[in-house]
Amino acid sequence: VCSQCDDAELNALDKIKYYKSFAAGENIALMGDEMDFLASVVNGVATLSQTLEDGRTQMVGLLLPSDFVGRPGRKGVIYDIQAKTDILLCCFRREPFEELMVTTPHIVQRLLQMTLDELDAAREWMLVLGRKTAREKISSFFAIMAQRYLELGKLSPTDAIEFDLPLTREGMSDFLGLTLETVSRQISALKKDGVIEMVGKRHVCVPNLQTLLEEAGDDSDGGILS
Amino acid sequence: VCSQCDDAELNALDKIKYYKSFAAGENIALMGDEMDFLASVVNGVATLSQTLEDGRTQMVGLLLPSDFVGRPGRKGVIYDIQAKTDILLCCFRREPFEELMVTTPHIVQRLLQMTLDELDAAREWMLVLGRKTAREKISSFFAIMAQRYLELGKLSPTDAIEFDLPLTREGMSDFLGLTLETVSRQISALKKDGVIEMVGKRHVCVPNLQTLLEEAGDDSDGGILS
DNA sequence: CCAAAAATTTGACATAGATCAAAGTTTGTT
DNA sequence: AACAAACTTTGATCTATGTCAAATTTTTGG
Repeated sequence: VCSQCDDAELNALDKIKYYKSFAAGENIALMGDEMDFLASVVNGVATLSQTLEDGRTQMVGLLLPSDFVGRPGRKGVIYDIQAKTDILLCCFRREPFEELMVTTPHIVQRLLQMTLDELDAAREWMLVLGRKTAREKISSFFAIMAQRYLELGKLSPTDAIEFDLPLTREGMSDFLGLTLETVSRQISALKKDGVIEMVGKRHVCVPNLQTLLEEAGDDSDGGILS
Repeated sequence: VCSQCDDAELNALDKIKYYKSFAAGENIALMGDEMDFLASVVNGVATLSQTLEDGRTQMVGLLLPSDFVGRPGRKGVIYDIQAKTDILLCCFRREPFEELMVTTPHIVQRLLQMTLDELDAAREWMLVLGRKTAREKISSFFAIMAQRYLELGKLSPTDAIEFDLPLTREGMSDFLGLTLETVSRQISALKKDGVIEMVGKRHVCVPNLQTLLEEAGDDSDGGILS
């Protein structure tokens, strides 16, 4: 949130911030709650999701380190927000933060950037949900994770990429609009075909990112780089 | 875009704006193009969509009057933008607009609001794509249109609502992640069940919004009002 | 006003992924 | 270490929606 701020601005933010942690599985907020803070994910993973009356649920946001939590200008929470791993949030009290937004254009500019990026990610995700096959969906999810870890980490794109899945099979099924059984079957199939290797149930190794991207249907030559 | 601006700011915007119109079916920009303007839809309807290599396409944005077109800070277009009806855009030259964004916090604040609203809409749409049945998808689309016309128009929520569909059956199928045949069948079914009435192929009448919302699975009592 | 093109509807059939069920496997607790 | 709970895998079957095809209907251009 604060990557564009100068010293004085950082100082103002420091004054209204505090840290809060949640255990894996804990709800950070539920639909209908009022949230009196806004936050940034320091480490760990959380999700936003929506549920229909009969229990069908769709994840609509995956919050990784540096992502923003909460909507400025609206206290009411309209998604369930749940910690999927132990997570640490850097929270800002809502009132003073919203005042800062009026006086500190840098913060608003940065939030706009971040929100536009999220919107692009949501649109990419819509393509996955609406038009991809189960195999492509799983591949897309792994590709998203791999690329996200590539950024945050320090690997070159030609290396094999390894990471831990932050979601259970059920979590992935909620992300991708599938059942957990289909997720499991497609992971087995990708493993059998050598697209991925698994160490245990949660650790993934992608020997060749290009191959994975092709499985994701994302493009022959790299796709959305943004 | 400019609803929060004062006179001086409106004046500055006026200086860099011009109008541009496109005919139904015309492409406003294609993926990979550079767009040297940003714009606001004055009237008409346009869509953002993504296409996989084999031709599967998913609509990821539906632009109605007052919606913003283009991404500040990035010339490169990453979606196909197409006029679905004759459309009139109020365009702002990119360079001076982006300068205004630095000097005029109101514009950035307003853009942030609009982008956050779009993100919420995209997330609602993700639930539709990932978890709803074909009948619920069609009902959801009609409900979105009905509510959108309810806002822009001046009807009370208990009246019957009428509107023209801005999309063909194929357009709706791209919106909803279905085939056009399934769209056609589900519309026939909703018609038979009295949830909607059709006058010709494009004009819809919703005698009871509540019934439609229930078909959409959106909620027994009104759902996301935002 | 007519012919061609575009859009829509409807039918018959195929299939990807859901559902139901049961057997492993891993993880956490006492 | 051992049991229970949670998670995962795999199999058998079912079904909603896709695919292919053909007949209407509507729109458009000459």
